[in-house]
Amino acid sequence: MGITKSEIFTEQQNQLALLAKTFGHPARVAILQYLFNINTCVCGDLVEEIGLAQATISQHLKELKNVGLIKGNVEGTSVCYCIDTEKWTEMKQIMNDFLNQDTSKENCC
Amino acid sequence: MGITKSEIFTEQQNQLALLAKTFGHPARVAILQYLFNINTCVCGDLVEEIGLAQATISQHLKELKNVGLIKGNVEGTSVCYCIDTEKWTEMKQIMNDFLNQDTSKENCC
DNA sequence: CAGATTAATCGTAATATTGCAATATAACAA
DNA sequence: TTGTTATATTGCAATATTACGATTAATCTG
Repeated sequence: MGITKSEIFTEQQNQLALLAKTFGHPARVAILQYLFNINTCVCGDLVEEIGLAQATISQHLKELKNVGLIKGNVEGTSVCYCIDTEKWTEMKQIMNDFLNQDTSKENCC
Repeated sequence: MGITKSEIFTEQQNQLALLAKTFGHPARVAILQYLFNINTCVCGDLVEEIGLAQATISQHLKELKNVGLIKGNVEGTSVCYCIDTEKWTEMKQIMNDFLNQDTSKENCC
């Protein structure tokens, strides 16, 4: 099918999965890391920096924008992208709640 | 294409993406949460707990096992699954390194 | 105005993912 | 052994994702 049965899961589970899926591609990881490392905001040097076609990068940027992790500012012919720090913090909270589950319990295996 | 160009990314980026992708489906999130909440280990009640077919659950469990986040112990006819706490801690470190990037820098947007 | 530059969108191809029914396998119980 | 139970695997069908060339839209430059 390829279609996820979102109805049977909680809103929280779906949201977490959606955020995680965003990091589930190395190109998007690379884009985010680049945006963090570069002080000034970035436009299309991402195409050079990462080795993917312009259309592909644009698509990944769109996905990142869709979940709200980055913002884009039009500046003349180019677009200036940067991390949405507020959203990033919010996302971090959600991820941490999941990651920091108690691992101290007794296990059978 | 549907194929990811892993060659052009660092090992670290690929590894992070792979781990994140594992959380990128609500069923796998639900399975992990269930394994954390239940004190004793779990076999096939996951099929009842989550509302997916047995074959589908089995597939998701396989993926979780592949990345090493869970272990399975055969106990008679049933299999006892549980979190691999060591691997979980290792994964948490990788995720945190990524999530805790410095958001205090000046942004243009 | 006519290029030139930059990024988004469209269309398409190839591959991946999700889900399930059906079947296979393995271990127990009688 | 035969039947039962629990899980894995196989083989699809439907949809999603990734990637790119070509085109479009928008803005700048001369």
